[in-house]
Amino acid sequence: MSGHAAFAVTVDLAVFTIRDGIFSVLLVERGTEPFAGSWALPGGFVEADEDAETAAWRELREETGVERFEGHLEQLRTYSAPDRDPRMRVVSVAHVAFAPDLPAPAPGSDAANARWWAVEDLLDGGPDAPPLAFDHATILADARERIRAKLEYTTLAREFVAEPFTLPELRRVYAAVWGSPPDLGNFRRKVLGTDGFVVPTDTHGVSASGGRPALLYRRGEATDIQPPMLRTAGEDD
Amino acid sequence: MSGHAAFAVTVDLAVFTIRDGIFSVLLVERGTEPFAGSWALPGGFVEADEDAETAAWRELREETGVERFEGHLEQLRTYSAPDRDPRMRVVSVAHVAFAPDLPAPAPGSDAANARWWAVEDLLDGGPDAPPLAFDHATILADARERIRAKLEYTTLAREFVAEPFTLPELRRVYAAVWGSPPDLGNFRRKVLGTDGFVVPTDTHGVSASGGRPALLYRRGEATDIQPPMLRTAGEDD
DNA sequence: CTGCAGAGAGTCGCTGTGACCATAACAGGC
DNA sequence: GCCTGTTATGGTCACAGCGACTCTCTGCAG
Repeated sequence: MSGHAAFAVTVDLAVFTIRDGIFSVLLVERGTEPFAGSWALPGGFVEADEDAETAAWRELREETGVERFEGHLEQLRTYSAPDRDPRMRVVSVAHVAFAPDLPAPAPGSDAANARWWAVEDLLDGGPDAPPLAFDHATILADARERIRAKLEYTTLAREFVAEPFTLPELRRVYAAVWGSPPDLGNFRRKVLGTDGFVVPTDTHGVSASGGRPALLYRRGEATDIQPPMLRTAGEDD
Repeated sequence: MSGHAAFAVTVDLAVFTIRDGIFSVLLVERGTEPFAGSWALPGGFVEADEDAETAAWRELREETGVERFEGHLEQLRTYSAPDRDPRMRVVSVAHVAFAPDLPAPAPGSDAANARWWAVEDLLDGGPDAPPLAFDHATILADARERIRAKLEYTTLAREFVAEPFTLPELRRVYAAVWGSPPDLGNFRRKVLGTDGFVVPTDTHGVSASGGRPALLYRRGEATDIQPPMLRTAGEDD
């Protein structure tokens, strides 16, 4: 151990929500070089007295403008290729966050603009999808896979819906993230059969388009689904 | 983006192997402050021109003395508490590595000594188990849980045995990592029923203690086990 | 009151598993 | 050689969970 290199450490955030049934991620249009004008995941430098997760929560508040963020945030992985930022040696600790139906974001300090994008368009090459700055396309792909997998064996899907919610609403979360909805009956059986996934209320929602009103539920205490709920090939809705 | 803090970035390694049926991890006795004299996970600073994974491979070679490391290495997660190193602001990208029955290690440059320790003793408070430096007990606990989980749904257990290997040898990997062996017959059915987990050879091993010699296998191409092989409560062997 | 749409409840067959038991193939002692 | 202990291998059987359905219930629109 002689000398050692100095690094800048950043956090990058893949903030997901579901807007009108579409699995969406928050991007900011960069106002500064490098990659000025192109779109990127929100993020920023970790400050001297905070750890990565604290920095991620701070950036999340700053970029989304949401004071009390009622959702979930967890570390994804760290990206450290030497040339990933042309300015200097930057190591980024990527995080994944999600919450129910977040509002349109307020542009942050170094972001010229900010908006929600359909994840599928960005990753699977939608027509208007812009290329992402840095290695953010890789980060986004990893983040999507993390979430898809975690829906299988955890109760995390609950964090995408606001309380109280109906089972069909919860099913639409799975449909949006996985790309196709799980079977209606089997989904109900699995969710209701998993102790502590959801707890029923005694009130019903309202029928949006002329069907039977669904019962409302709240989040339960359980954190995993055992055995997991597997994604299947699945037909369209 | 005004000024930003400068960090040192390190990698820490939880290197696992199975020695005489015991799930073991490599620790080094620190020769320098801080924590001089106490035991820690091997690791070191990431250099200016390498990414974290490259640094991890380099440290692995340096610390174990193994030139061609025939095993697996993957990123675990990043630890970034501001006070985790009293000297300065250090962010550590922890990695997990494992390989079949590694030799006794050669002490590295800044390590006074190095040896294998039983993971269970270190984490569940064995009599001679030393406390670990920095936040390495947390890292080790996270690493063990990662490996325990990955044995369930991936074919990673193969990386703990040298080719060719027998099914009982492979089963002892699960026994060592999980703490109790999976049921003998069901284990065989699951492993042999998972296409590409192992491929049989036409030769048999030798009977160590007077039983029927087991058939030898090599690693197959499959990477996941679907559906997963679940850890059960399990009795002793 | 009739038709439609969506929620809710149940059925049937199949797959995979947990918990076993039986047999084959070796080593070593007599 | 023969017997015995030991370990690998190959089965069996009952049960839980799941995929793929069908049927019924409750709202709304005309």
